[in-house]
Amino acid sequence: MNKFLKEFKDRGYFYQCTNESELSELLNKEKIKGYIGFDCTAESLHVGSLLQIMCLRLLQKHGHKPIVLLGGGTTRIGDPSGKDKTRKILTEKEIDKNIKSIEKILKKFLDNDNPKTKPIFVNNYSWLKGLNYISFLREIGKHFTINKMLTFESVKTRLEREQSLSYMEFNYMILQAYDFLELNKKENCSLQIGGSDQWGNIVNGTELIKRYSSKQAYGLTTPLITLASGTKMGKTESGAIWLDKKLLSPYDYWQFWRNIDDRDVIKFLKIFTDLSVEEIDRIKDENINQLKIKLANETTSMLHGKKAAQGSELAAKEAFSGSLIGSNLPSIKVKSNSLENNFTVIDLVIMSKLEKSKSEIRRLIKGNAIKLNDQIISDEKLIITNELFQNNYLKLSVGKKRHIKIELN
RNA sequence: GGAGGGGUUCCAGAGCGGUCAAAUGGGGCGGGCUGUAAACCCGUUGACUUCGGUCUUCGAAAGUUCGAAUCUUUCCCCCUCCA
Repeated sequence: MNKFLKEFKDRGYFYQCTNESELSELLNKEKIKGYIGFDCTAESLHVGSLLQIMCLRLLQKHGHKPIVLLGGGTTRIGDPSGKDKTRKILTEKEIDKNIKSIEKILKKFLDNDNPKTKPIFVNNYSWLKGLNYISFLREIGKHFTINKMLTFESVKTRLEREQSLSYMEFNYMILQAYDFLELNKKENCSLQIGGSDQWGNIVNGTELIKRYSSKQAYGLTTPLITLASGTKMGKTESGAIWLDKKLLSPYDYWQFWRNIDDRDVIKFLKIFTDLSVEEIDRIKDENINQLKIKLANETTSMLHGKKAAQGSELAAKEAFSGSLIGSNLPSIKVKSNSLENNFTVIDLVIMSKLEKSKSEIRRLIKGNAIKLNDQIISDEKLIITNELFQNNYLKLSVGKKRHIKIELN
């Protein structure tokens, strides 16, 4: 089997392939271009997209060239796959903004220096916006039958639930197939990778390419990654695990990986780090907590850099070992004059943004969850004074996991 | 087009004139145990509070009543069955 495909499988990226043996042959014969499309509905990507990003990295690692397709055009339509409702339609401005920040994130993960594997960024709006309706129908539309389109999962679920599926959304799959054709013509791109929910869309693309230009193209899908707890990767109750440090600090990102369920650790080391499969097999019986730290360090440095990873590890050590105020903890500054007028613990927690409801904070205090310099606070009316600060610093803890450094100035 | 059923707090789902900030389960949060894990146990889960209470919630609006999530009217939205 081809090396890329083998590693793709060994790492747990593989779900389905349109024609595995042929693809393997092709990959052995030449360096190809493969693309993944990213939806631009949100202002950033979260760990739910991380597997796709890892696929792009793997392409690069094996000398192939990744194409990143930013769905500037298709986001204007909205992919109905996996959605039981029409999603809200974004303004052009929002989409453009999202594209920019998503592109920035992807560049962090990819090698932009090697000219042979340097990623190509494209925005499908550039070719979709100018489509002529009549000629599009004649050239592309004739290759799609309604009979077949109606059998697609994304369409079926909508129809079964009697949720309306607009004609606009119905066309999404054709547009995505057209994207593949366009990239195949323009860039000689012969592979599309996507999540398992994209299978239908991807197959449409390879079939369109076959019918339209009698060329062979391939599709490869990845499984849906779930956490051992059963939830989807990416969303937690406290919010999405964003890849943009403006939305989620490197420390919190590190913590997400540090707190992964035991059962997921080895699986995630394989999927989300650069450690070789052999290496992971060798260390898999080491102390589970050390492995989690390794996972957190690897994933965090890949995204935010080595320094941020080390800082997070240090901050975690300081935060969880108690005692000293962690210099690496996230911090906020407080003006000393704002401590006048009976500024209480509750006000302090509000200011720290760790909680926003005063009732909630009162409840937390009753439950011994609020600590100042590791001392449990039991009086909700406690006034914050200068004396509480040690060398102008005060450590505020909410529960066992959330700590913040308050700096007086 | 005809006949019914329904919209309740994060979700599911009770309540059907006052004892309702609303049962129960899930989820979340906090505490305990531990390993910043899982499982388990306990507490908590609208906001504000001088801890006495106060204010805002049961699809939307209007009304009946001392009093409405509960009754009436109109409107909006969903679902099931028949044509």
